[in-house]
Amino acid sequence: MGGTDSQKKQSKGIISEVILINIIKEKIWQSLKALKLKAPPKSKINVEYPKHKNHGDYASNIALNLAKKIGLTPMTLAKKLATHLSADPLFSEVTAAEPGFINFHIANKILYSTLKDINKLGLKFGTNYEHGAGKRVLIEFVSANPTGPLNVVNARAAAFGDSLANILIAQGYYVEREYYINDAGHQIELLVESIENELNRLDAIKVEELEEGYKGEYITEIAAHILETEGTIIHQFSKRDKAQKISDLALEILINDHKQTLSSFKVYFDNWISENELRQKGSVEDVLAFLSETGKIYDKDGAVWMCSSEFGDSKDRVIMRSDGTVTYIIPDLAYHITKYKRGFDRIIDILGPDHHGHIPKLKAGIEILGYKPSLMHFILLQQVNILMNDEKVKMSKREGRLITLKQLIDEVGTDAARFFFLMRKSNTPLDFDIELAKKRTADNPVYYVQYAHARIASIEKNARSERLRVQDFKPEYLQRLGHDEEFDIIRMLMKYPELIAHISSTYDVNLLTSYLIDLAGEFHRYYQKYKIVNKRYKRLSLARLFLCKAVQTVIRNGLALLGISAPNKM
RNA sequence: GCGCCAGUAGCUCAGCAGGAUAGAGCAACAGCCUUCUAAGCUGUGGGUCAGAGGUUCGAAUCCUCUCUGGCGUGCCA
Repeated sequence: MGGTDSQKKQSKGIISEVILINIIKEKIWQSLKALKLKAPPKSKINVEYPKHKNHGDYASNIALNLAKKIGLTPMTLAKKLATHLSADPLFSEVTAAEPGFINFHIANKILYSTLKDINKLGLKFGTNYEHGAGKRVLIEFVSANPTGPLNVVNARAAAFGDSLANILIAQGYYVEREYYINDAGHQIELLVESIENELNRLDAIKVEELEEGYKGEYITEIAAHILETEGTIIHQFSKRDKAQKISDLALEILINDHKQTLSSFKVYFDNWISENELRQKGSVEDVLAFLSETGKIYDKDGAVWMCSSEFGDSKDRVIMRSDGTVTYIIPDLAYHITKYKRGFDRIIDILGPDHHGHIPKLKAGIEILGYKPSLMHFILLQQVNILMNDEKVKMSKREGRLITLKQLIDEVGTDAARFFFLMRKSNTPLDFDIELAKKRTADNPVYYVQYAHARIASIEKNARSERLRVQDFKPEYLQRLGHDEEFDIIRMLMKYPELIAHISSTYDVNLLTSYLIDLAGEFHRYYQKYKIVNKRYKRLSLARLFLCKAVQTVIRNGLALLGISAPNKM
């Protein structure tokens, strides 16, 4: 499993999306040239959304930034540029405003044609394959230890990583989703011990109390499963064979469980990489050998250390313990080297809150080994607090007290869970309110957004029964759209491709959830105020239906990037 | 001690690629269904953007320090 889902979705076609903000930058640049003024590099030209409506649809501070160098006052420069730019048919009006802003009002004609573009592009609206230009990106996420069920932080990582991958793919990156299975090391020994202990208990053999074993029902379940398939003969195996057998079976069960749970969370991986296999290929020895060639390691207190402090880490780190075993940084470095060797242009690691101390070590190691740490992008997810009846649920993995992803999906469903995980910025802690996520009311943002989509489907159904047919629509009807609310909606739709492009470089997936909530709000308000379908005004109705269709397209596309369904009926 | 992340309305948070009057939702109160799904909408109140300096024409946004909270920090991964 894992398959090639993401490859299939990655179109080879190149579509150049209309990203208005870039066009405006270009026009400013040309304008400076035409006026024989010294133009800065295009990347330095700043165009943004003004906060206040009367400041236009877009605004630039270029005159404020440039005035000094050119030797004009900001206002004079702004006026010059505004006059020159107002000739452009893209704008209905370009004005200069104190202290030197240039405000752009997009011409209605352009707004109407945006609507046409959206409905023509459909599923492709919001994609911009030129942005990523086929650059290869590896995203590693979840990578949970196979020592227990997936927890809520794993769930947050799953939702975040998968959606980010979708967004990068929409921007023309070639993305591989990867899951690293930590199926080796001390934790696995602990797991085996815990299960063995449970096996003994089930067979009424005397048991020792383990100091730091894993607890929880799943341990008992795995033990019971092993007894069922292997029989009591397992007790007669040699200690080593028995441990191996338990380890093989337990890992198979746990990893399959992870795969199944992720699949019901609509998250699929292209690659599953096993730490154990890497180790068996001798990569640990290879890394040690490479490190030793660099001369950046030394012996102290019976252990072997890496000079990570010379490479940005706060201190040197132990890489081999006094008992001769390696610390986890070594296999981890071995794993990351494979990422470099596979030739990715960008390597993204999505990590849980307990891993941030890990980043400097890893970066230092990568640099010592001669690879460019700048290719690596780390995204740290902060912890997830589960709220039930306004109280934080205390969780502990070792004690077996935790909310699993599976339980979360059963309780609130995949759609709501994914949406909730994507509402907050990745580097802030997230309170997940189970009661709220279960609610089917306006308080619950995921239903609010989905409802807007369903409502439009319902309006279309109604239109069909009123004999308003899409094929009767003519572009000139769009001129009947003239209310502020209608233009506001179109302006908002126009920003969608810019938003997706922005997220693909900042990784702020939460901006998409808030955008969708805002868009749904604009639509619900519009719906409440104006009747969409009205037999007496056929052309107006068709124009409004066309607008609704565009809203529906954007909501559906946005939800698809988040991995959330867009129902036609609720 | 050191490092990372955060501190914005009563609560949960947006905004932070420097910009022109700091935004939502919840909670509170007052309204809207013979008309396309009331899972919706309208209105009212509420803020020294933790504090102090600095950079700038301009700072919630960038820099420094202080305070508060979470997490991590030489042989767990």
